[in-house]
Amino acid sequence: MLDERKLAVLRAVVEDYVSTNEPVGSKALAERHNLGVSPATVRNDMAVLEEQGYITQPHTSAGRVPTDKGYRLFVDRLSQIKPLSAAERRAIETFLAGAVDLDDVVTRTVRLLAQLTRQVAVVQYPSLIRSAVRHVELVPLAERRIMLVLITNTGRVEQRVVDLPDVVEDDRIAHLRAVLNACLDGCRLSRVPETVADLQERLPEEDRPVAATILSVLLETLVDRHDEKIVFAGAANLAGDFSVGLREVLEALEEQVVLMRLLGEANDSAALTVRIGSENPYSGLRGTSIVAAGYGSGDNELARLGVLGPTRMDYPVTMGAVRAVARYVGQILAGS
Amino acid sequence: MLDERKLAVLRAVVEDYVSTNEPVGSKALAERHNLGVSPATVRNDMAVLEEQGYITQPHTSAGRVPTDKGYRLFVDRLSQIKPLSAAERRAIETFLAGAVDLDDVVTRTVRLLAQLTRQVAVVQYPSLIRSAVRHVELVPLAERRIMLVLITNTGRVEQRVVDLPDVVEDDRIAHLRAVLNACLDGCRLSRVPETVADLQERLPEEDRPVAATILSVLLETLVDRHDEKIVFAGAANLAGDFSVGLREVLEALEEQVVLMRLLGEANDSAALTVRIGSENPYSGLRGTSIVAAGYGSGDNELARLGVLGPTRMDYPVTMGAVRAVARYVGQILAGS
DNA sequence: ACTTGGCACTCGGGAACACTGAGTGCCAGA
DNA sequence: TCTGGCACTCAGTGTTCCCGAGTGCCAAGT
Repeated sequence: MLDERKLAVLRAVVEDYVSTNEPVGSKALAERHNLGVSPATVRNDMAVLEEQGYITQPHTSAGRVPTDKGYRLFVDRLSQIKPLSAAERRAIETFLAGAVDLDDVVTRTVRLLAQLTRQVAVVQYPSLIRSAVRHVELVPLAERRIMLVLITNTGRVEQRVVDLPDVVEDDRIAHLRAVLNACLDGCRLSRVPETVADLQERLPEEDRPVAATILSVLLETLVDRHDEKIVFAGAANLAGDFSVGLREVLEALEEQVVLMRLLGEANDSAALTVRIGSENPYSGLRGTSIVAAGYGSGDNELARLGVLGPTRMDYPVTMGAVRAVARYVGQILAGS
Repeated sequence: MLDERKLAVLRAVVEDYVSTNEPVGSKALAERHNLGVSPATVRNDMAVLEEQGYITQPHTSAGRVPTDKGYRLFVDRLSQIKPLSAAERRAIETFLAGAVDLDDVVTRTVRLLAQLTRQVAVVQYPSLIRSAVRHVELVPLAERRIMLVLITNTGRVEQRVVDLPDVVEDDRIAHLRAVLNACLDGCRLSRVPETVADLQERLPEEDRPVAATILSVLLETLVDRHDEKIVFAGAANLAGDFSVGLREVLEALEEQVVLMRLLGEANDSAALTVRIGSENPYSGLRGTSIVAAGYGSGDNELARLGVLGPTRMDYPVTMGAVRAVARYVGQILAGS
């Protein structure tokens, strides 16, 4: 149905359009990519490609522009992910290695990605639910008030102030802390609810009300944060590009929920996901594409990151950058 | 030099221009604001105001537009801060009261402010340096690695991983923690360096190397974070307004350092600060104004927050919103 | 001395218009 | 199946023209 040359034409159209941002005509195309055929032939091929919905013309007597379907084919079959240069890799590595805590890792990552791709970068904080408890801390603040601090093996720290039903002496708190840690240390967060239920029963009668309060806050913390935190950077890269509805995109970026879905709803693997234009779930983003990947330490995916840009983006380069950054972040998180 | 009526004309020009976004002419002005004089008179006054630099015309045969100097006079002498409605106040209060931790307070605040003013809101995290230590926690992670967690009375939590020079048993860590807390609890962060120096000398010989490592990280944490974290929201409100250089503004917003200076370099009081157009220190923001205020729990200012919008903004309303939000955030922080 | 109506002047912006040129579709010939 | 040739289309640009909002200035009125 689409012979080799027609695919080459499509590839050429995409590449030229991406680099010039102008509809590409048969003549220019035949010249720049030495296809070995005349413009007239290219025109015929283009007519076919248009009929099949891979390209379109903004108006009669203009060049052709790829459609979402055209980009899709390009990404799936006509292009190869372009690896970063050695220099870029080194720069990434040293930049990320300088991070002092989780917040810093995420902030640096999102900026890095934005700068690297010259687009909007989006990074989700590592999910709590897939990580494990490293430590639980109870800090007395006042007679009937303590602070609960939860530290995970991904370096994340959650804190909550807890108002207690009774006055509790410090050493009972200390004891409770010891018990909690004995039970929960190393426990996968997804398993915490069961473990906690067990624990509850094994406590002495007198400690139960206090423990119940604390534990309910602990559980709440886990559930609450199921809607994960997401940050973005590089919005300035959108300015000056009128092919996207700027206002709508900015609005979407500030909606955690939308962003969440964009990155891919807990996708199967850590593989690269590309959503092109109308393929993505939010109508305000009809003119934009998202390239995302999962990242994690070791084999389990912790969260996702990606970039968002006009559908007319350089997919091979962008995909290369996203993949590379995802890998490095994974390494950094594993090492800390 | 400027009689009463000329001031009234200036006020009218500002108000009309803000609400219509179009240069305002003498006729329309004389009609809408019942000044009791004819357009011709208004013209004369306008000519004077223009000569003095308070207003200007984009081109001959167009109406007048306020200059930065004109807005300045308007803000200083011709307008009153407009308080929020009771309904708005209540909405703010309940919205902010729902926050669960410091992060949440800040996030909610910045969104609230953006929505309230329909502009870009900017909020600085409460400064570490003016708060006090509530608790220091040392959590063993591995044989030669611990996590240092610092909790302040403003609810902020800082954490750092520390690599130790020696293997240290858990109970020596526990002891160190106890000593640290005894010394530092309630200590103003600005005093921590001295206190730590003292402490160092009173420790048993054997603990010194380990303690030194930990304490140096602790100090570093305080210093490092002297460049404070700042977040913004509502960038979408900028879209569609071409009077500001969108790209430049977005770039400025992503530069912590620039934002920092915009909010006012540790200004004297918690009073409202207004920076109009070219008054502000960054050339990319020539078309924008910043309304900022300090906020804090009790009497000491912890940090600043504000909004950024086109110079052509509704100053009375914006100032009212910023002032109100600053107050409420202060209250919330004091209460938690 | 200030205010007012009148009047000539300026100039941005919109409508009408023609022109140019890139790009197309189609056809006949190789 | 490819190619050159040719007529056609139409977005974008430049030109011209005109309208009207708004101004500045002046002379007359209070």
